[in-house]
Amino acid sequence: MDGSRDGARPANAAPANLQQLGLYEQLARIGKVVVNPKRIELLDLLCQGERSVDALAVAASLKVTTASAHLQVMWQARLVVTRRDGTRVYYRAASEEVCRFVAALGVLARARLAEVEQILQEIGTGARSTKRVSRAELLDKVRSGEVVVLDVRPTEEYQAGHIPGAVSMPLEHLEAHLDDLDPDVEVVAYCRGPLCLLAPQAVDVLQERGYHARCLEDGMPEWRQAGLDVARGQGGAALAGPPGSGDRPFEVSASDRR
Amino acid sequence: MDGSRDGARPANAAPANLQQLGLYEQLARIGKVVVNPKRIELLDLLCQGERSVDALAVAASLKVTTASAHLQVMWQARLVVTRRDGTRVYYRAASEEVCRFVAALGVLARARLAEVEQILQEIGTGARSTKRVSRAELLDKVRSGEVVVLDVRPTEEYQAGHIPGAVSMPLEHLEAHLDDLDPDVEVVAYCRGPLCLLAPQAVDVLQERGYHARCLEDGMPEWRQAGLDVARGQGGAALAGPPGSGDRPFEVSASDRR
DNA sequence: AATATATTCCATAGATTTATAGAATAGTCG
DNA sequence: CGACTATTCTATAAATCTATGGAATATATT
Repeated sequence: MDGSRDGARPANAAPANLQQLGLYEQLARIGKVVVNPKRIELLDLLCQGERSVDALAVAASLKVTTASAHLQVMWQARLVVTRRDGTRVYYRAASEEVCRFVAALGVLARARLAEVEQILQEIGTGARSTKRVSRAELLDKVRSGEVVVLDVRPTEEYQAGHIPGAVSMPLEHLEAHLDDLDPDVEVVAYCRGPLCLLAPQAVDVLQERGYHARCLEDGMPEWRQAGLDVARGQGGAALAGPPGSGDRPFEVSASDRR
Repeated sequence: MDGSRDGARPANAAPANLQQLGLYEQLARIGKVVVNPKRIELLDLLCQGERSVDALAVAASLKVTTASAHLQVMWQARLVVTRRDGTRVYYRAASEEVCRFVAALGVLARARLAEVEQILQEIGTGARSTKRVSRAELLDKVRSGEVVVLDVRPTEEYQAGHIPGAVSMPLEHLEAHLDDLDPDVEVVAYCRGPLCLLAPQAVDVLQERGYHARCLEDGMPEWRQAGLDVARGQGGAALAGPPGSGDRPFEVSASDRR
């Protein structure tokens, strides 16, 4: 169940002479993607894993046709790649560099725009005072079973790729499942990355209830970029089984339209 | 001769409620800068060092008023910072992150857009086959005086910051000054960075004439980001004197409009 | 084949952006 | 002060972008 391929998909109006553009015009083809907030949001989502068009539309509160249009723009800039499975089309970031670029945008915005820092501080202040757990530290603790790792992103993103051993616990379900957590075991939560507030918010909730909870440094994309193992699938909120198989986060490829 | 400051400069129509934008709208404020090829070009120039408005206009072949307008956009995104000296205003990149972002854009474009790689290959093929010199290697050789280092960027950029000991030799003057070069000494040329073709072209010229010439890995911005010494000023194409004083490549600051 | 679903294509009204000319500002130099 | 220079501001026409409804495609299902 997987007609994996990509490239030659939409048949939009490809600006005729793409090859004859100057260097900076080429760079602007990519810049065009990040001029629109919704496109950045979509790209950010895609850095968490692949998603179908309407899943993306829902996640970003867009009409499907609008989402599709945005995805076309991203496709023309070669930042995303698609895979068809039955009647739906799954998009994903085309390569590591895409996520690194989005991350660089985030870092820059955070460094230069006071407003961004402010937005990030408005929520999750409690967790901010707790030092974050490094990836290496987490790996150690997971091996010796000293911690419970919570993936507080939406289920879809957990399934698209998570830290081996992590439990899927979307933020909105956290309070309902508090009973399942042993108050004596340390909890480490993670989410999408430095600009995402899910994990800090989760840690806030947990700390208030007296749990020993901390956030992981960064999030899933950074974990992946660090070359660490990623597990896939496995639905619910039960303790995840043994580490799933490794995966192929990205595939490099390019081809032209039909 | 230097009323150094910045911030509160232009008094454009600041979109009223900047603070009330969502996170992704904030990121898009920065994205807006890189949607326009000329703005990317300007930003790239500014990563080489500060320049006055009309110098920038000339370098990017823009009318002054257009250049100024673009600079305003960049200023509103807080990516540039200004300094007034007499009647002219000097712009520069606001911080390291800005240059890193531009670099990330370049890396991404190169990785994903076949057209970019093609543009880069069209010129400077000869030099491509010669392995580049690492920064560490260059430092060693400079200390023991085994090499001549050529800065082949425009004079203005050399003056705004160059590798200590490097000679200013803008590409267009290279052929005329070949006599000044000792054919027995190795030559290392550098320019703006991985997307710049000045150094590869220079190396081509030199290799054709039988010189032992190579390119430095990356360019000036990367040198600076590596935390290495940067020299300033010193005009002509003579061998540069002893390393100039260190400098303050960027200053972090922000403030509001008048 | 007929129906249903997911996605893309097409057309379009409204908003935004771009380049640029001309006027206004700010600082310098006699 | 008055002439001059560098830059920014204002207004505007042309081009581009955005969201969206409705039609067209592609695939699966009955």
